[in-house]
Amino acid sequence: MATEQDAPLRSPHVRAKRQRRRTEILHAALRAFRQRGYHATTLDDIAEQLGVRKTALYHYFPDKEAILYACHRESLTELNRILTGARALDTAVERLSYVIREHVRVMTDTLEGSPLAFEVTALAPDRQKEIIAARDRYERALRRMIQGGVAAGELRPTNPKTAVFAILGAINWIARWYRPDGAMHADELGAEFAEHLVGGLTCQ
Amino acid sequence: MATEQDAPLRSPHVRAKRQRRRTEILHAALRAFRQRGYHATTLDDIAEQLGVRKTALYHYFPDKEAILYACHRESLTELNRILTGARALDTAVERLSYVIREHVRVMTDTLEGSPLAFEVTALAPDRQKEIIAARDRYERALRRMIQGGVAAGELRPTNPKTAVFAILGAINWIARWYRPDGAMHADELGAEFAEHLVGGLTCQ
DNA sequence: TCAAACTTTGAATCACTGTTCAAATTATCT
DNA sequence: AGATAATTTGAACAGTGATTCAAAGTTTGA
Repeated sequence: MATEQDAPLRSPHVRAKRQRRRTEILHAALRAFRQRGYHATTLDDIAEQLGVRKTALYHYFPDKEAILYACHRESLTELNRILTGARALDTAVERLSYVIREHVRVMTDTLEGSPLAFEVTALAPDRQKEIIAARDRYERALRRMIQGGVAAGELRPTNPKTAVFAILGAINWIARWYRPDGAMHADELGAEFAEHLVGGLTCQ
Repeated sequence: MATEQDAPLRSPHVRAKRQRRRTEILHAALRAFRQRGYHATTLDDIAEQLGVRKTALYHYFPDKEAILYACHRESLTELNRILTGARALDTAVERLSYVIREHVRVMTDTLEGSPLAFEVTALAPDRQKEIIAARDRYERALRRMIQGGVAAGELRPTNPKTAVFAILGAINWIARWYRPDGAMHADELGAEFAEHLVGGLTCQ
């Protein structure tokens, strides 16, 4: 725990270097968690990707759970970025399609991980509450998009809750089968998902 | 291991009783695996649900992995049943809707578990191969349904692979949020999912 | 170049959990 | 009721993997 909030480090350069390393660890963890899940991933797995012993990780994170927590945080930041981008668009269909495309992209490119797909139950109660709350905010935002679209006559009346679960389920599941070297390219995937998942909501 | 293939048990009654107990264990495991995942679930967790010590489980299964394997098997049987039912229907839309409704029902009612959602990587290589092959057969069957629908002019041209991933993702994700005591009732859920997920495929 | 700060390491510890096994308990069947 | 089979138990074991820590190695900055 001491490593986290230590006295100010000497120089900005050193501080930046440390930050870079933290990010490297985070991404290695992201990748591993995505593939094998949190519990099946050992600290050795993560360390090995970085060519380092697992004890080195403790210089950057107090424990394994903290790494998972950081993964969640980083992912949720990404999702909020997406929401902000979506708000600039005009129609509900555009907004929803954008969110789906971008969320898929986050799953495949940026984070090589799955924002909402990580096991939240492995977190300590406080952190769990925080992450779940943030996740709920995201889900609520999507629901409101759908409700808005229905109100505007763009979408046919649907249960927004179910619709959002279906959309997020489809997206989160990507973590289970997507492999960067596979035949399916990320961009098309997002576009097709958007078409398919929004298509089921539009008025005939 | 000896417990599995033992000499014939004395009476049909005893045999049946043993089978019932096996099923009880299986369902307790299914429930636990669904909620916490395989690795986070301990044998104590499973045993506790049955009011028994974990060592009792070894009388029915040789080890933890065997329980997971049995879960997979049982689930896949259920999916095959669904496919058979679907084949009796006339149109691709009907068949797909049926599969989605029934698969959702399996997720919520029957098995209180998630056929394809269990970690397959925890299985030994042979078993893993077997389960993956069965899962692939199911996915291929769904893809063919979609392709048939496209060929018949019922569905608009789509990448069947992506579409099936989206559908199965939405369904499998149910395991992560669905709680039997929640507000959402299973039947409606299936119907809404079918409408939403098939709606995105139909011709306008 | 050298001392101080930073990073990584190897060895040791600790807790957890899957597994074994012999003994105790309970159910079955005549 | 009593012999036998079936089931459950508690205690012990073993392996894994997270965590601690002091020491070694490396980088930084004057």
